[in-house]
Amino acid sequence: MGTTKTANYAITELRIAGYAKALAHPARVAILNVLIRKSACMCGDIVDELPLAQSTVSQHLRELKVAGLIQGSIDGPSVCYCVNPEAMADMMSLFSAFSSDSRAAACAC
Amino acid sequence: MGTTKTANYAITELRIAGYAKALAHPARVAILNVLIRKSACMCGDIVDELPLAQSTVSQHLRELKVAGLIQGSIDGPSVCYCVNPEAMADMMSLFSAFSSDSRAAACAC
DNA sequence: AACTTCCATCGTATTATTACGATAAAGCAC
DNA sequence: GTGCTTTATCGTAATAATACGATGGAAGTT
Repeated sequence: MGTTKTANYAITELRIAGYAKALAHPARVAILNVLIRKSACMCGDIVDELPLAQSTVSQHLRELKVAGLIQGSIDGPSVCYCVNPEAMADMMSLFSAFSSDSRAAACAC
Repeated sequence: MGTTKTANYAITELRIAGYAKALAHPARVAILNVLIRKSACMCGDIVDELPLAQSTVSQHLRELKVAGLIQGSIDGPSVCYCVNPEAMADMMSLFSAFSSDSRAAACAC
């Protein structure tokens, strides 16, 4: 027990949950904020701005990359990370459809 | 180790992460979908629609309630749950500000 | 009162997440 | 080649999350 059975949920629900999980830790939100503020930057720059070890930041970067929200391109010895606007737009599209549905749902209690 | 130090992050980052965590499990997204579709319903109705035990659904409902996304009012022996439109709007406001910032962040790689 | 229904909470087991140090791999400088 | 920098990955430890059955409490029914 303790395992989530993904087969039992709708694809849209899984996609929303997947994006949300990527944002579900303040460190990852902070990483995205740094990338947005600086347009792009290397892993080391993020490590300097966050109170986390380099390996931990790298781990968070990987999760954001798996979710598709960022992409990294190799630049010599370092890696240049930047946000993926298409994925952000896709995420927001899912979220706003979800939210707008809720606006019509008046409480019947 | 393994504990997130919330003091190290901005309030907005913590709020975004908090809302995102509430949506980070497909079961909770599914629960919100049921509440939206039916406008409101009792805990038992949700249990019938999801492949989860009653105690597990109740646990997810509590997390959604802590995040503020739903509210429950006691109706005799049962509890009527419905979405909280204000919290949904607040969440979307945070998310869209975040996303619109990312649109301007062109990759410099 | 006795019984049923509905839900929350407790206890527990399993898995996932978070974090760090240490190490490895890849590229540049010399 | 040796060394230096940068990042990813491994191993590990601690905490959090997920799920279930069992129990308890509140409200209604008989």
